[in-house]
Amino acid sequence: MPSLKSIDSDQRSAHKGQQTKAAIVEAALGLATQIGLEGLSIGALAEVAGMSKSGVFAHFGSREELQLSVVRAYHDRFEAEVFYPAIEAARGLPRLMALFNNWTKRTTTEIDSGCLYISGAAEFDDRPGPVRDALANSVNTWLAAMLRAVMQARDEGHLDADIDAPQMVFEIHGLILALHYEARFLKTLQSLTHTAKGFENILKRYGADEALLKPKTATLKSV
Amino acid sequence: MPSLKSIDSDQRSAHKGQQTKAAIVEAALGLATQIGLEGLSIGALAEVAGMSKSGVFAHFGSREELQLSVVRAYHDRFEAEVFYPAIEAARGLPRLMALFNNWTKRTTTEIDSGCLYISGAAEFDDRPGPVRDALANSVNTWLAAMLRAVMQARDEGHLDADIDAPQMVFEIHGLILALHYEARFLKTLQSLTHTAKGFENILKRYGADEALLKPKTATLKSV
DNA sequence: TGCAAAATAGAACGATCGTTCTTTTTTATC
DNA sequence: GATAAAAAAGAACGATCGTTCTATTTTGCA
Repeated sequence: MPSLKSIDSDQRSAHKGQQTKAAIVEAALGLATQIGLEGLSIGALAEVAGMSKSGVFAHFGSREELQLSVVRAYHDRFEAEVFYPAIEAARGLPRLMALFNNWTKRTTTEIDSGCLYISGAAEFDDRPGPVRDALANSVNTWLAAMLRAVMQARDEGHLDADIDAPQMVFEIHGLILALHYEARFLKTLQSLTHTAKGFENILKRYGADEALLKPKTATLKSV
Repeated sequence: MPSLKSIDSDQRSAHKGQQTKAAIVEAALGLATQIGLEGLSIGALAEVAGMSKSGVFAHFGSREELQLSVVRAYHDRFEAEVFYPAIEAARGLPRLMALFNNWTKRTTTEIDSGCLYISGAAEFDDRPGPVRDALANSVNTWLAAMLRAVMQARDEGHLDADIDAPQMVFEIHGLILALHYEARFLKTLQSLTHTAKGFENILKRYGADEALLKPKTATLKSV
């Protein structure tokens, strides 16, 4: 019973193969965030997807291509969940705060599911190849976006004029990494509070407007 | 030609088995820091150690016991390299700075070799068992030592009296994690500078004595 | 120096891995 | 509805995994 093309769920007017491939990648993403990109096996994935090993394999041609698909999917999801919503916040400090809040929120969610950028970094530390490159590119893209946000906040006069922007991004990145590490691995309960307080400390140190710092919902649109 | 017992290299008056076991653990530590505890295979280890698979295996009885031995060895080394040398620095801010400097120094070295506490955390995130417990215990022990150092620095009047000590440790931990991540995975060159500057920022924010902050070599003994 | 014990080697096991090949089923189009 | 193409399944491969068993070598002590 072929319904109207337009109400296809994910892949508009796609052939069957592309639809199931999308479903497989979805399942693979779930597995990879839990047990890592290296732990992701085609056999286990096939079982989760309710398919045969060779059926899954045929969509990618190699395990590496499967891993790359997962990284790309994670990139897209991260962008959609963290980056784009924050762009609607006003340029400058509000947007920077929105980016950080979304990042924190996502990381908090990932306390259960795991973060591919962190587990992937540990796995592909010194394992050169396309997967490592894809991971590093994604992370660098994101960190560059954060850097831009910081510089814009500075240019808008929301932060001190003489700040070291990369330094600030580095410190913010550290907060997120500590949140993930202590909350997910050590199960430390105060991690989220520490992260929020840490960000507040950083903002103050870099001269954030006290006025703009207060409102909890800084994500209000105001082009 | 059995020499004097006292000059045995590692294991004093040990039987052959214990010596070779120590050598195997040494090799395993090298492998595990590079490719992770999960990537550590007995076959690869045997090849590195110049032994047979079963010969290596017999010393541990299971792969898990091998992993535990590696974690214990890493713990000891970390303690010897980071913790104990810093204890010789004067209680308070000097000791805290020494601890951080040693930690940074070790992490910098590990840009090539990898840090077991970080890769291990990613691997054993949600994989309960003795290996995870051993890792978490070691890390918690170390973070507790840092916390003690912070509180002592506060009590000595080197930091503000009303500081949130766990919060400060969290922020410091974040710096180390960011250093490892950005230097080892992203190959960012300024990471070490960012870490040092970040620590300076934290110290200032928590009210560190400007006087005690200057000297580069704060590790001078002074019971 | 001889001898029991400890240490190491060697071979083989079942399982799982990624991958290839062939066969069957399902899909899309005329 | 027939037909060619696309998708999925099934079986098998060589390799490696952790582990077990037995045989061989090496060690420490009388």
